[in-house]
Amino acid sequence: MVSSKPSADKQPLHIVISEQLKAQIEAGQYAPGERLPSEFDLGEVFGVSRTTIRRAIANLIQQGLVTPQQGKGIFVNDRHKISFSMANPLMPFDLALKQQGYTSHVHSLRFQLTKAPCEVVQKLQLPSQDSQVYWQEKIIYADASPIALDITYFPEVIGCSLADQLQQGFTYSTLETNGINLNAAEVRLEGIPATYELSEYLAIPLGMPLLVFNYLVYWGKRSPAACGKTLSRSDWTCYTSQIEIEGRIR
Amino acid sequence: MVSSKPSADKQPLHIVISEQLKAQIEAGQYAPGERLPSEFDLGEVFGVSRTTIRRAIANLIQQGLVTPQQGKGIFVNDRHKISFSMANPLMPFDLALKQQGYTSHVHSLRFQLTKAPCEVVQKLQLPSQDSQVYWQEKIIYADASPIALDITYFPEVIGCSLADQLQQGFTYSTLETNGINLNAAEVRLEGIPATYELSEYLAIPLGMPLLVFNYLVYWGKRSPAACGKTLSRSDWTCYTSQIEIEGRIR
DNA sequence: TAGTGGTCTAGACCACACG
DNA sequence: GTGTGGTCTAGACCACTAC
Repeated sequence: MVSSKPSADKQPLHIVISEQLKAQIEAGQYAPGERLPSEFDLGEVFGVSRTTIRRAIANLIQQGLVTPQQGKGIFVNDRHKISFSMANPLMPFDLALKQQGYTSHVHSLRFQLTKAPCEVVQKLQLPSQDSQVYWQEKIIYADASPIALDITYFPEVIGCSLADQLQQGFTYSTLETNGINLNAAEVRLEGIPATYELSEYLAIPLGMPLLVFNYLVYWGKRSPAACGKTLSRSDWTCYTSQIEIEGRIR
Repeated sequence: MVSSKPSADKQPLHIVISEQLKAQIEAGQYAPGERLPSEFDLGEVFGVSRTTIRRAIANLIQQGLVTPQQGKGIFVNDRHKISFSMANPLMPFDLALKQQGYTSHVHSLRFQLTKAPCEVVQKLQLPSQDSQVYWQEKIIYADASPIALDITYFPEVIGCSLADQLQQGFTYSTLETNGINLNAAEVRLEGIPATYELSEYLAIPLGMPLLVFNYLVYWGKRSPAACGKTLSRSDWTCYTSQIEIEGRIR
């Protein structure tokens, strides 16, 4: 039976149960990596049907607290957090990962010449609507976990001359080692829930929060070097910045 | 019956159905604000049980595409996006909202003197572990929608002297108009899924992505003026920044 | 083979909105 | 009252894991 606090009156059962399990997890009653009792057992403990238990578990999954593994059980998640600097937003991803004790590699999903989408035409200051750009999509791994999907568009000259290196390594590092010294950027950070497609790429449940780091980076005398976005698992990543303000805030 | 594409073989029914509905929504077949057919009707259309339809609908809710309203139906969401500048991260929230055509107000949930949590002691450079701080929690509205929960800690002197104004208005504006000119900040942006408690405050489903803007702001000669965090609905908000890099990126 | 989570069904009852 | 979504049940079958 559910231990019914007087205050838990109007809450649905699945919420009462998931909040109770959540409290137990946060109290360390179930340690990270540990297995929860099976759905059947939890059903008996709380005196509800398996469907209701599954609904409660779904709440925990959505909050990023546990991960189910078919045939094995439901496990409490570890906590990671890799921080990327926005004060220097062009800090190479691989360098930031290494500095924080992770091995890293990328898996290229796509690298091809294509007609530039219209917002890319504008951002990269391309001469015509029909201009071609290199379109790259790649998965970024920290240790063995996929933590981000990066989508980048390169001007044709850059993409063509660095094709091999860009497919195998990290974008910023490759550009820098080839004399393309990035010196400015416009960025935007937002959050989105994972679509089904993204959830497959990043091995997370549908709807899990992702951080979207939109970027447009320049080199030399304000020449666009690349634009795109990095969609990263928000349970693994964060962005930091220090700011000094000149004069008064308006 | 589900129209079974040959490629949709191994997908669960609820995914096939939610992806199909998603495509229809994105194609404009169901416009923003429009109502979807009832769960019962959708069940008949796709030839599945109501439970499976509800699972498919849950997928759409988690992706922020629709909102259910008890007794009325399931409605396609509108799209908003309010951007806040990180280049000037201390831009008053209310000013940013007004500039983008929204009316705004705050609802104070809590404003009280309390023993400072230990990370607040450190951030505000308080003299002792037992120091007191003002602890404020408030909801920020854009038009009539709650879009953010702000949690702020103030040093005792600031909180005490500005108690009335801080409870009624926006933090940064109040500080500025009282001669506390903010001139530096350390910030961190991350993303989290809404807990049950947060989902209640912000009127969103459990698990929806929130942007967490952690801040520590200074005034005068590096005196901490406040620290805390703003948890905002990621479907309504984003943060932008322009950056110039001196010298080479390391 | 036994135990686990994943999917799906059929049906019940409740709470809320609207006419 | 009728129709809507919200909750919950009991039970079936499948896929995967481990022994």
